[in-house]
Amino acid sequence: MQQLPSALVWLRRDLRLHDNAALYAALKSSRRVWCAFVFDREILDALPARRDRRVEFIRESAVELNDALAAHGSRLIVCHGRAREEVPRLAAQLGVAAVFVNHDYEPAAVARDATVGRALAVLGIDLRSRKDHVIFEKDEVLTAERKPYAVFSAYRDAWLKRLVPFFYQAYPVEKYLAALAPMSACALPPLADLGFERTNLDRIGIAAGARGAERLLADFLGRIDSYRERRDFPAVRGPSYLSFHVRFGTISIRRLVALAAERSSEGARTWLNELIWRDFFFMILHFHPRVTEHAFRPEYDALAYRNDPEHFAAWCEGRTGYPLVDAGMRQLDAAGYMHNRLRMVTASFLVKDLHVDWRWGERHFAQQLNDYDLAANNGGWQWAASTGCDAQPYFRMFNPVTQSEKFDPTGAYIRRYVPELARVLNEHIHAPWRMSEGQRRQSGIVLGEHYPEPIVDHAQARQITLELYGRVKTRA
DNA sequence: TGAAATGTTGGGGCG
DNA sequence: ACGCCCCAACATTTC
Repeated sequence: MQQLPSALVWLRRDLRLHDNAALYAALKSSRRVWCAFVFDREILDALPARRDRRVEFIRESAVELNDALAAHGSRLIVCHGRAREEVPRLAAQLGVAAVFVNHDYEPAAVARDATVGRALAVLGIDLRSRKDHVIFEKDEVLTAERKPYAVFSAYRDAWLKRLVPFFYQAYPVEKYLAALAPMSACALPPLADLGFERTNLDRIGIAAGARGAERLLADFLGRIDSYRERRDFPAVRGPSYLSFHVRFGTISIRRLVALAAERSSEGARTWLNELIWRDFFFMILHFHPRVTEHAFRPEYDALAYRNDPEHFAAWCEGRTGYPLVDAGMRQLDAAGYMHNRLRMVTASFLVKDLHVDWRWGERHFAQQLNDYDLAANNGGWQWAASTGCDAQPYFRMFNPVTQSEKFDPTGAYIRRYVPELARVLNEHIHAPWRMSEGQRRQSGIVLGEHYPEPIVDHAQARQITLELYGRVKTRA
């Protein structure tokens, strides 16, 4: 590799030193390497509120990164401004020969990186991008006809067939840290300077940074073999809870895939499958950036949604009268997280019971989810709305009561997030409106006062959905 | 990574 | 004893 005098690593959603592709490439090819992070006003200004767990998480992870770099005599350079301007400015100021980044597949990020690349080129500086966020990207897994897959299971088989340890080998960044540029202490902007306030991050037990990720991973490794049996029950500690960290790269995807692939249990296999879904949706977004605005299956852009703002507000605020749905939405509000089973149930409910455009729900999740990721969120919503790639058939509809009985049989999850139903018996907690007058008195519930009546009748809503989607289908 | 509607079967109550 | 009916339980089809 051609030796460069110096380079800058621009960290974005890869807030770690360990097994970081761009950092590794920079360290290996350059004599002096700086690391920087930009709090990008273009992104911050688009956030819905001045309290945002993600901003706080990023800042705390940056503090940890700064400490880790300090241990090697360097520091994290933290800028605050428009990334399009800050990065070229910083690169010029440092006089580096190249800027290293990891590929970001979101259309807006692709456009931003192209702008930065052009600005750098004018300065005679190279922008070099590496694959880091996924195992196989873009066109690395294609059908026999060299076309992108449109069906997940076929994609997964091809993905697994390609997978050899080479693809999840960690980049040995640690061996090359001597190339980090010496730096003296520099201040990280406080949250307030970024225009944000503290959130409940630590109160809900979320630890940022690589150390936070390691703690979750260690805990999950004790449970991974039973992931398959436990993952569907929101009251049970089944999932890894690593999504926040995966989103911001405080842990590397290769690390996780290595752990899953080299374990033979059904639990590990099932979990690996989820990681493959992630690659799948990044791939879809790469080939079909229009999905950010449109249904993957264009004919479904014609769906005549009802889009009742009252219904949408009730859904957002967890007062639909369907306890499991409300519990999910309130967990989202309280913690910025929702169990995956609930993401499917609440998404299905918004689209197929309330007949609200999936994009409304997608936007709400984007604003609320700590682990929000455009590719996965869009893919998940289009799957649930039956408008997507390899989506569930539109007549496959969740019954919010049946789902509740199956996956929260004792109502433990419901009671945690919908405390007004705490005293309702197990047999009624999934559908409290079916209680008799006496039973309502006994559980201290007046429907419509303490807890809402169901805002729609599921059986009726189901018929409407069949009619709504059927209309599209016959036209196509 | 559903659920509802419809069809089939077989055991038991009962005339 | 026998056939009829009811209806769970399970299977299949349909949305």
